Amino acid sequence: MSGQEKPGRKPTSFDVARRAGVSRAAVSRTFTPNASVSPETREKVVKAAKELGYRVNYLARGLINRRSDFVGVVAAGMDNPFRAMQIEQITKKLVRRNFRPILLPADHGESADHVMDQLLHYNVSGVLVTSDAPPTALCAEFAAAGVPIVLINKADAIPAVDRVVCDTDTAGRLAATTLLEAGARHLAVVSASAISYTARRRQQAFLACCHALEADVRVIPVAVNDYANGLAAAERLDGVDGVFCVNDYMACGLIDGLRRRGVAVPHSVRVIGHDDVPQAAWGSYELTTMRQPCDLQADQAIDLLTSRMAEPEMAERVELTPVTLVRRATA
Amino acid sequence: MSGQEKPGRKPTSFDVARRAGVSRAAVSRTFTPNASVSPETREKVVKAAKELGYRVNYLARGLINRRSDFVGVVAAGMDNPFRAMQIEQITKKLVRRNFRPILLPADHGESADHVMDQLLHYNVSGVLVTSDAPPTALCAEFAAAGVPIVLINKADAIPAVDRVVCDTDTAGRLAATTLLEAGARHLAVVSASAISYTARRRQQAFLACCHALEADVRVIPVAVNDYANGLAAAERLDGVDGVFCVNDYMACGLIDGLRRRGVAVPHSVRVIGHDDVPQAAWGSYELTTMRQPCDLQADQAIDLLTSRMAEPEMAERVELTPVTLVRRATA
DNA sequence: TCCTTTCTTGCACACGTGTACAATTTCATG
DNA sequence: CATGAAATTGTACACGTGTGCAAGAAAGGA
Repeated sequence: MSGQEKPGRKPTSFDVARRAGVSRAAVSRTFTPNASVSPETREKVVKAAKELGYRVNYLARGLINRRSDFVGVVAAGMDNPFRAMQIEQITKKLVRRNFRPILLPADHGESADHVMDQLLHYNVSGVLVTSDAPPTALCAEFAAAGVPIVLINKADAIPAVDRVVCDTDTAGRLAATTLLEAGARHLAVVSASAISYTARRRQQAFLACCHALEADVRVIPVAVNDYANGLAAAERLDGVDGVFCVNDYMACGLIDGLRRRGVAVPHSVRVIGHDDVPQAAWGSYELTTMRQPCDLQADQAIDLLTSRMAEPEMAERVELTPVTLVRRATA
Repeated sequence: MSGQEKPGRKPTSFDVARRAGVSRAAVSRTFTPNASVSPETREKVVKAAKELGYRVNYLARGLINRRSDFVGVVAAGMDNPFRAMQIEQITKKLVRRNFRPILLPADHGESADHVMDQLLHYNVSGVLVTSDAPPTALCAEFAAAGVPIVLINKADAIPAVDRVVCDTDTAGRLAATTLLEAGARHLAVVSASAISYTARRRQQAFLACCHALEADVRVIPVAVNDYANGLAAAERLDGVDGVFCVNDYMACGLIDGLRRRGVAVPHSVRVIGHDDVPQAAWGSYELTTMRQPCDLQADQAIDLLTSRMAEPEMAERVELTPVTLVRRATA
């Protein structure tokens, strides 16, 4: 219409300023929180901006602020339904707080390095890591570069790196006592403790509790905490009548494996899982499990992130996510 | 060490140039594909960059190129395992092609507008939409702004908006014939056809095939295609001995509902689903279903995206994703 | 009316990069 | 050696924005 602005280009603050009859600074201030603009000016600017379809270029804003609205979300193992829930909660809450989540799937340990490295090119506001194998060196590099970083359910204690960890002690203890209460006398824990921090910790707490109560218990190690390994583990449970699977995903496999062998659950073998994924409540499983509230956990993680953005020099913190027992049919 | 660069700041191409004893343009060219730099210069620059821990600022690059590496991924209903698979595949493949996926969960129709609108601030390279309710007006606005946009399994035909759609005709036909072959004579389709395009199309194809074969068939409408509605739908199947659920997520609920009522599957009622989610292969379900290859689908979508980035003025295209029958125990 | 205080506004610089253009160097060829 | 072509390099501008600073306007008090 006006023909002033260059044709195939998106309108800039210059275009809006000219149309509104004000300076470009006034436009910038209109769209910057806590900036000083008179109501009349603001109104003129907003009107012109709407007419032109103007949007602030956040790339340019991020350039000058030396900080973008992006938050890296490093995740792996999305076949596990719990991970899917986690990612949904995290991204929803980030968006609600006006961050933009960059989702980085990092399944193969090698690629995790490469992929996380990319984040350093974007001046991200922070990073959330739920991957099982966060490269410690790289995490430290982020922290050193002043990028807030929060690990969820991970082990490594790194200076200036905050963590959110689910209450593994309570989980292990509740699992043991619940199985015993249900009448089990020969317990087992199925766990890939070599690769997963929380699996290792839950296993340790479970064993400690069993020993304290002088209960018979053994460890069934698996390679990965997934359905297939749970299914296979059912073949190795002779003489066991109570099983703690370190996550529900694997517990579903275990139950299916037991049923295939004709073993009655919970009559012959009691099973307890962890996470309370949707499938745990499904009619075919009715799995007794430990609810890990991943919506609360997401809030905790983002709170840690934002508080460190405000005070980068803080000492690192560890936040504990509470677990609660969900009684269903399998124990 | 050198003390030249400002302290607490990340090194810039200036710092690298000074240290390498070259111009800043040489640094830029070193990190720009297809730019002309001599091997010696490149080596000096790379060395200096490594020593300083320099990373190209992609925000600045995106500013001058008028295009960022970001691709918006709008998704909803991540409780459905198929959606989780989809998102995993899409983000993995995007990252592999050097894009950065911005994941935007858009469950409530109202928020989808707001959330997608945000993308226009980032000069994204493109947008992938798997949400059930993509705001048509907004999609058109993206296309008008020259942002490539691809809808996955969505209805609306919009100028310059490409689409990937799973082969609903084959799916519906295969579902009907497979149920009939398995001995079913009184068919039903369970579907929330009001809110989901693919559900509606699959239902139509299923009904058309049934009518062509003069088979008895009825429609069981539900509000949402999820587990809970599948579970409830099992109460409304009197006289039915063959059911097509428009997705596996709901089929799992339906089977659990039938079992709860003591109905034998597949002896009394045959069930067929769609998507081939991991749970369909689980021992408790053994669900016969239609595999929707979401890895291939992701490739198709990204191919459409990149080809339109190269040629923005193309007429809109529709790519068909093939489905294949996976025979298991329920039909 | 005059002075002081508070608000608002515009100018100009900075953020970190890509690239057109011209200047320079390299190199093969006659 | 002369010459033209090709490759490399540096200068300078552009991308679109936030904000310090000083100047001006408005408001309030004596």
